[in-house]
Amino acid sequence: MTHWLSVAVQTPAHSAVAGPLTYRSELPLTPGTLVRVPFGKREVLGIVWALADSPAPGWSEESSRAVSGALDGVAPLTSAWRQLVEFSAAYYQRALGEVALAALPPQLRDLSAVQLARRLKPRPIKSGAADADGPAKLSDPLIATESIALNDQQTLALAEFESKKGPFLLFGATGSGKTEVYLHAVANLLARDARAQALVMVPEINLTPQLEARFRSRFAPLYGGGAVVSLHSGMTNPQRLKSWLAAHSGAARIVLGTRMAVFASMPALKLIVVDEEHDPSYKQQEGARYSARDLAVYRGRLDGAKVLLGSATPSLESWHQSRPAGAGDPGGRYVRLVMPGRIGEAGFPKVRRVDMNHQPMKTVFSPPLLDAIRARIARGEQSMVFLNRRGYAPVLHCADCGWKSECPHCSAFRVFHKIDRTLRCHHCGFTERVPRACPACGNIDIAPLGRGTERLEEHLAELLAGETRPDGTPVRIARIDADTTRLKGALESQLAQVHSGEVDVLVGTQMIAKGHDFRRITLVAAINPDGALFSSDFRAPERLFSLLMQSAGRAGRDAAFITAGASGSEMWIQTFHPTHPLFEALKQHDYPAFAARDLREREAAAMPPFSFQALVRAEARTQDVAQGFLNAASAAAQTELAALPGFDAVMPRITLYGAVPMSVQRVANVERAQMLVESGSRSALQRFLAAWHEVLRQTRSLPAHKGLIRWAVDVDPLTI
DNA sequence: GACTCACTGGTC
DNA sequence: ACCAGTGAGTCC
Repeated sequence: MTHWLSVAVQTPAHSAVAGPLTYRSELPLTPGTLVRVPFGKREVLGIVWALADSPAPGWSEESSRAVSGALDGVAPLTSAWRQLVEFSAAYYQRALGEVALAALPPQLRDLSAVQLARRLKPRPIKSGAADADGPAKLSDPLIATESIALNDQQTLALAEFESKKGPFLLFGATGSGKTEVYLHAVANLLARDARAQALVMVPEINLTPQLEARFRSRFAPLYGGGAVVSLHSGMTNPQRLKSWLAAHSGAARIVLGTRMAVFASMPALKLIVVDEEHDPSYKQQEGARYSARDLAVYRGRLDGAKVLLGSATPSLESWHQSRPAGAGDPGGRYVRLVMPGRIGEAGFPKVRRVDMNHQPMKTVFSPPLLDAIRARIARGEQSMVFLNRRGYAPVLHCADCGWKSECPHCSAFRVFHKIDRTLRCHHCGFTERVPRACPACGNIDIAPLGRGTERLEEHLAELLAGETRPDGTPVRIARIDADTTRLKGALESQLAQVHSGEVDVLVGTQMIAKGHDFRRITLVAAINPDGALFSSDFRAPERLFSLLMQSAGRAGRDAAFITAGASGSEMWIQTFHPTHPLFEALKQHDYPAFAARDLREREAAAMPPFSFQALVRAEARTQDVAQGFLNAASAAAQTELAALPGFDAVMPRITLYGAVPMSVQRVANVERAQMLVESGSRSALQRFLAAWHEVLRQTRSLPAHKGLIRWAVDVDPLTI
């Protein structure tokens, strides 16, 4: 008997085949089944999305093509998983098939049914080799099976978590023991329900190894080594497939991963933890631009899983959403759990502001900060200095003719990297040797302008030359940024050097402020954080506050390393605006004060979370074509959509701004423009975007916009 | 989005 | 003759 199946395959939303395609099948395959189908001249992976009654409109029984085969051995994806994908595709304005196929491990796309069957077979264990997946031995001294007893605030937070439905926002200071609460929540769930699975997400790949170690040591002894798996883009394709299959089959009880893990197939999902929920890394920045944190909350509802977001500096969206009810305000949808205190005796570091208005012109390290660093070197303590700019200098400049090291392909300067004497474009990757003389006028006196971490390290080495450690050996300075950690394993080995005390002063970008626990550091300094105070990006202060709080949290986590007679750990801020409220709030370690003030400003300016935004971006060879397309699509929206049923209520709630060049308007010789769409109503914005999609497609096909390379929508953008 | 194919201009 | 690069068209 012939059956008709609606199958999702990887096709983009702006093509003619945006939705699922209809295929013939001799077997009645259930929705969610993975299949291989002929697609043009290729055979591709597809997912049976629904049963259909007949061929697609305009297609006959003969012209339709038949499913090549099903990937039996892999259970069909659940209805909840398909609903999550469907929602994501609709909400973020992408094709269903694109989101669905991108959510699967890449290797699943390449393998034939036979190859997959081979992968699914349990492989023989090599004799002599350790069985990495078997239950760990309880006698293993490295494995601590006992869970750590919770303190009062952790116990209270966990009790409220267990007794309510959520979603929850766990607001806990750095060092308040959030991870231990996650571990207990997972342990309770797994003990209570023999099938239940938990998903734990972290923002960055760098943070997965230590998290995995912690979860593995706690849960492998109880549930076996295979019970904990990771999912992130740093894994090889075979590793990813293996983890994915373990999660999909239910064998893995705990999945740890980055944002992509939000789409992991977990048939018995009962708990989702999103650690550092404020982190911008949760927002995908290409393809389907989803927010894994927001999808986690939605997925919790679909799967009947509890959702626990955690942060010391929550996103203002989540903070606002967890506000308690007040006069005339029903309150937010999230339950706020608060853990204000820090574990241990160390306490919070003292925040010290240096008024740079009172320092000599062009001071990089103010004398009081230098003295404080010197004192720590003398005591054998570590300091950490960070600057949000890598390389030696952001620009090379000719004082004679005014030439600057512009990238020939982008509207940006190439950064001077002294170590290999190159000029590198951080946008397109274009790299050249540093010219001996000015390429424009031949002047040999070309000089670096501004400074990055590389130059900061060099400068600091000069300033601290001659300083000695307590044992009389010279001071040691190290740098950690994307340039020094390019090689695999480099970050780990550099962190290990810091941990073992081989480094006295650590220089780096914000990557050193995230997550890594430097127990011996008693001084953290932000060299030049002012840029974010008056940025055109309304989220810049939020990011700065979070970064500074996290950095402060790096200092003095272990009181044992604060030597006798020392003043305790300190966070130093060099600023021209020492009385800025952001720094006042930081000094008091008062996130709620910062959040209240920033939320008031956002509300007054009708910005998120009090309004909802989307961006349409367009790329073309010329700025005119890119902007022309956007403005034409905007005009068409006003005329065409207003006539749609129900849109008389939608259109007045939508604000369409004019097309503008993006902040870096040209990258790799492609001009980029964008247009902002805003609404006070999320559903109005959603309805508008869904309908506008077709208008954008039609506008694109007009001869006037022939030069357009591509366009895409970014819903809930992080930067505009 | 991934792929094919036709066409381009450059080089040996 | 042989390519890399590119733009247009196709995909139930």
